Amino acid sequence: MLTSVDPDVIRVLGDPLRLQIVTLLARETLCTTHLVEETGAKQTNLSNHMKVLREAGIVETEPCGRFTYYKLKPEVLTGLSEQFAALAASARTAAENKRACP
Amino acid sequence: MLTSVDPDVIRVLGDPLRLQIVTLLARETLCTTHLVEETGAKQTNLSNHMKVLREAGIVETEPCGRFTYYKLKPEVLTGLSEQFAALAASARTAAENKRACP
DNA sequence: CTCTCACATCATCACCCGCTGATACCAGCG
DNA sequence: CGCTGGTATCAGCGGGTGATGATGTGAGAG
Repeated sequence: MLTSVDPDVIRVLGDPLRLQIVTLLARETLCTTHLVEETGAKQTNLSNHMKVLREAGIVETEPCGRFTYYKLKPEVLTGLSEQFAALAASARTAAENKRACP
Repeated sequence: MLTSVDPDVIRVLGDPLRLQIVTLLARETLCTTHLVEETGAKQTNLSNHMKVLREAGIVETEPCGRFTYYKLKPEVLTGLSEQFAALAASARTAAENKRACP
């Protein structure tokens, strides 16, 4: 299908807290404790969101002793970027493709 | 802040129906009747989503007699693409920036 | 071994949000 | 003018989802 963005990833990123998490993880690899400090959310809430992000394939987990580190999968973000770029390119030429009034 | 994606736009695009609308509008400029045919949703439902998309600055309206045409604003999609690209670039170098266990 | 800490899972609740039906509005056409 | 068709707005309902508390698990420290 032409220039269709994956709805699941977008929906997952649509949550403000999850987007904040992704933004934080784009800067450095962090574990749950750090994320609790940075976001101010409860640990159990964070764990829920991390599960969602994990199942969406946006982050990877890396156990380190008692801690669990999370890091982003850059290829997902790259894919999103390309899909939006394709949409934008298509949209630029779509202005003239005006379907006739029925 | 560094490489922060606009949460509002993402949240708006997080809805599957709205994402479908955006995908359709990326191909051609359409009016509400066309969107009703394409998506199968009710007219009032579509109108609600179009209002959301309009207020988020993602689409523009262009009245044409009794019809209302919607077209995408490509710069919004371009901005998204760039922001995700920046996030991805940052994420690629973030793997080594591992904050120490507390 | 036991205790503590980091993290995950489960169950529950409340609230937001998308869907729907009714209705109002506006533009063309007779 | 009134009538018809296209579109927007409004009120209300119901389900999905994010937040919270209690609890389970597993790894290290003592």
